[in-house]
Amino acid sequence: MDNITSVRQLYRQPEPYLDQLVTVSGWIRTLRDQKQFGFISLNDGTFFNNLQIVFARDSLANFDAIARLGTGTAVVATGRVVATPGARQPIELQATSIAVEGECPPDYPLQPKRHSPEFLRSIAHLRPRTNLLAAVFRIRSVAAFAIHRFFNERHFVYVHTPIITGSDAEGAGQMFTVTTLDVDKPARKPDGTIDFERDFFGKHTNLTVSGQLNGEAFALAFRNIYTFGPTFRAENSNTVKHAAEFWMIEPEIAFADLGDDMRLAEDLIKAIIRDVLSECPEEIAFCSQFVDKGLLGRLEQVSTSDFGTITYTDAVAELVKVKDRFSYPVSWGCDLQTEHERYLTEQLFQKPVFVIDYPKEIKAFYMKQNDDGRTVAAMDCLVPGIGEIVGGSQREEDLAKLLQRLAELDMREEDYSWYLQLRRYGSVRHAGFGLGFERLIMYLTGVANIRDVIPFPRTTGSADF
RNA sequence: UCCUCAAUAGCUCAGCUGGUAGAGCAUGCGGCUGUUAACCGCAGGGUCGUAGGUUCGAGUCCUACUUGAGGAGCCA
Repeated sequence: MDNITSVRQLYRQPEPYLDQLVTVSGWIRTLRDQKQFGFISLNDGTFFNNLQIVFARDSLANFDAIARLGTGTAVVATGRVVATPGARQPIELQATSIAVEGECPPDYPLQPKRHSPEFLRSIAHLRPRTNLLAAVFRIRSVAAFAIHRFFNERHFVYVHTPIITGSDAEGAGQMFTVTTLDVDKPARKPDGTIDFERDFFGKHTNLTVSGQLNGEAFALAFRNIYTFGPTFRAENSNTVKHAAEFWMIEPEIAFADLGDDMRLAEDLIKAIIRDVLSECPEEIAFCSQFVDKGLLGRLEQVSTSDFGTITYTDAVAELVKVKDRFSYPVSWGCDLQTEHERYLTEQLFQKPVFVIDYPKEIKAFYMKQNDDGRTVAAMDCLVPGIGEIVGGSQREEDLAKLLQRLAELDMREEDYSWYLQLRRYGSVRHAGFGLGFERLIMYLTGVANIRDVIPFPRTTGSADF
């Protein structure tokens, strides 16, 4: 492979290659032939744009064989790199030899035309060869690396929290059971219930719905940590922004309050956007042209402007002013509906906005109780087009208050014994949030359906490929 | 889980108040000295999602089911 030149190199730094012989390898996206010459648009996987290969009858022995090739064929081509100023592409390769490495028969499903996202989902193994999915998945990769770089530069410790969890009381929706019991004839107790003591782990276990509680343990040792891994929800939800398997980023910071948490979330999102804009200009340009016309302008604006902040109480007051435009009523104490969130971020602020200090009744038990006795130090970051992209809070570090909250919610203390110990031994104020990685990718690309930003999506009733 | 809509050629779709199917692209063949989702000509390709029902006759109307999509709830 040493003698293969990548299309990325040719586009990014063409000068050393001009008028030189190089060899490239890739897949034919389109082939157009005429009597004496033809053109191949070659994608080699390293770069979004295709390399145009020109081949002529008088300089290519196998001209007729090459001219018959179809979309999808894998070829290795050698030729001279030529600058083509004024043409639609800056350079092209004038081939001296083209060899077929892998044939592609005429029933190849991908055509040089626009396919529906539904059809492409049915051929998830081939769809990364399309412009849209190629853009989405390179952006996904670059964004993931940007996240690691952001935290690494700030000396956060990257923690691998468990995928299989023994606590079935995290309270974030339906969970998938993990078991080696015979599902036809599971071991049962005398009372007829399933005997999980005879299961692999000696207890009932699930796939994780959040790494947060484990993350808190590490934050109280390393101060600043983050997790970045898969998460599973068995909710039977069928929407454009829910999947059964998705990835989540969960930082946790110690000696920090809600304001520190919000600044971290804002800095993180801006850093990701900056990295993607600078490393994936071709992909963003494509998405901005074919997926969402306003994408590029919005990303540039968000990466340079400050996010808004509004308390839940003030937000409800604003929503009540325009309540006639909503189909769900608004009042203090209710959870904000999607339409409410979108009004706040798209109409009122017209940029990302943090909504903070929610009523404690609609938020999780571990959130820091504010002095007013009725709200908690929680924050949701809402972005135009998507809605909630980040949800976080300062955590309750006071053992007595946490115990009291568990009792109010009728939760069992013994299920949280190790978590409660974190408050007994050197407890400090701390905070964190969860960032849904797929929703971030949707925001970065303008793609409307979560199934099109996950390579092989798992959703209700669908786990193909 | 609830509500709504859809299913016709490999893909994207048209097919009116019921009278047994069309286009573009793709594919195959031919043409074209610079194309770029190329263009021009010809050709092949469909038991209209499945199962029932109404009718002389169903792609079209009715029922059920399957699959997909959109919205809601839940959330990331």
